[in-house]
Amino acid sequence: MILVKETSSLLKEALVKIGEKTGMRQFPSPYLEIPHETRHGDLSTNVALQLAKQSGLPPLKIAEDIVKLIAFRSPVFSRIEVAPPGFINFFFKPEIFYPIINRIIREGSRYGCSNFGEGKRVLLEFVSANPTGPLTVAHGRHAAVGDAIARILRMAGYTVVKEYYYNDSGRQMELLGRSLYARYKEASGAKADIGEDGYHGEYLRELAREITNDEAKKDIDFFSSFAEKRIFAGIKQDLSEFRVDFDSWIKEKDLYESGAVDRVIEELRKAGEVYEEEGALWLRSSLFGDEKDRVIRRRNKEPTYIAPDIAYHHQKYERGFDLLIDLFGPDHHGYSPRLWAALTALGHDRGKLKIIIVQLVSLYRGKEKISMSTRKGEFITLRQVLHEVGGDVARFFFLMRKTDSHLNFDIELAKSESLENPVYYVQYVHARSASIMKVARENAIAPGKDADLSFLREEEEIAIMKKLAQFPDVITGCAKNVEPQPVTGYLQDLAKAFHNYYNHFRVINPDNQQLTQARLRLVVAVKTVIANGLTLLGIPPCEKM
RNA sequence: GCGCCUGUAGCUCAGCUGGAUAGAGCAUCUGCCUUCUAAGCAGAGGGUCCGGGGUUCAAGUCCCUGCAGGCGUGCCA
Repeated sequence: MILVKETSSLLKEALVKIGEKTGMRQFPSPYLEIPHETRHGDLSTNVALQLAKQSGLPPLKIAEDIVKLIAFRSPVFSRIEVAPPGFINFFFKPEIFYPIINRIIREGSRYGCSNFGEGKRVLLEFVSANPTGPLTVAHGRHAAVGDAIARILRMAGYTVVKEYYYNDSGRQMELLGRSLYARYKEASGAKADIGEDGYHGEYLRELAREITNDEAKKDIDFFSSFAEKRIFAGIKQDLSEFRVDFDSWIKEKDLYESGAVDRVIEELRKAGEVYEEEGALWLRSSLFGDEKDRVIRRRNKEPTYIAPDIAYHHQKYERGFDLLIDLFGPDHHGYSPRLWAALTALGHDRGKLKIIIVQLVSLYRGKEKISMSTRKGEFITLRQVLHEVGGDVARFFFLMRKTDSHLNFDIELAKSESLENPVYYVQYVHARSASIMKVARENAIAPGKDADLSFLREEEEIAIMKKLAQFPDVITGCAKNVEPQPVTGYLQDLAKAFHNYYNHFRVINPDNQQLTQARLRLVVAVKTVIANGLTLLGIPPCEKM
């Protein structure tokens, strides 16, 4: 919200003066909040309540003293009132919100950008699904969240690299190859023996049909790499359909081949953070906040899966980023302490690595829950959902809940092109605005730069302007918490304010050119902010519905 | 057993460092289309914020405790 700083410094000055008079030395830094209710003003503070105890004065008296000190210091307030039990409520004059409209139109797609991140470099790793099967709906949420976070951080002044890390080696790939081989044999009549740990999904059956008899004479390695290539191509295609792209792809195999895994184990050994026991190599992770020590190299000398992961994150640190962000599934949340432990043991600052848990997605068709089991290979793929509900709607739904909250995704609701669907509600504002602009053009009216905005006096208009002014703060808030969800809520709020306005007032009014001009400016500003918000979520705004 | 998360309206969820009469959408009911897109708007009803203690001028929010649900706790990834 604009003018928070100004109000805050006025408040601080007043507090200092009061401190001189009463001998109070310490006061809480004045916290201003935007009240829920408009009758409590545009900004509100509770400092007087906080000061009451240490000063021994009644809070109302303190509040009144503060108000007396600042009431006439600034021309921006229409009034400042004291409300029991001791709140101070600030009301701004409507005209101070006018400049925001011109600013939005001037800045266009840059409105909302800030230097909050001070150009810090962020490495954001997400999705990172292994090429053992098609992307699931859960991966879809990771993709939507990761991509939105990247966009938000960039808007807030960070430099972001989006990275995808995948395991293309070892036991997992061998199992994949064996599973595919079993499916191939099955196609020629044999019984498929995939085993407990194998991959049971239908997709391998389909892949098996594409293998020629000639190729099948080859070994398991052939089947592994065939499956990997085909599945990974499918993953990339799904991501591109979802319009989520990555700047960088890291393969686990490379970490082995470059010696990075051995090197990092050696480093830990030199640092004295590992020990041998029962033939295995253990990391002293319990010294660094983990519940227990962890094996990083098995008795058979094979590294455990954490070893390449340590090497990978070690490299992330050495690549010189200011902040590392990992998006994990909930099944990995017990994994973060040991990763942090390993990195701390290597002398890295664990505070630089932020791990975000992206909670599970449950699919519904109306009331009916769709049961899924990745292990049995029964799941709805991301592709199926994209084809059924469309990428834009899916993105919005994936981002509607807080990242670390469980998400219920109702496919019926997502498909419905009705008032129940929040995506259309927001898009509708953009389309409506575009439509108004079109009619204005047809009537040869343009939203002139010199429009006199003081014609915007309706309560609804002021409310929209206040909402528009909040957008940059919403973005920095999201960046600070690394959480895209508030953007969806903001867009819905702004959309509501606009639809309400639209239904009560006519923008284009041939009898009043000046009013029309001013209102058109407001509409352009709303359209711009809706577009910027949707773009942050990776959803293209539409001109027409 | 230990650790983490969740519990707010019939349903799905917001609720920012503790603040004012706990909010929104959907669902239900009632109104609004000769006017820039009705995929819209306005209004109404609907609550033991899981229970119980505590801290505070003030608790959905913080502390303790109990209950319910989910997850984690591999020389699997």
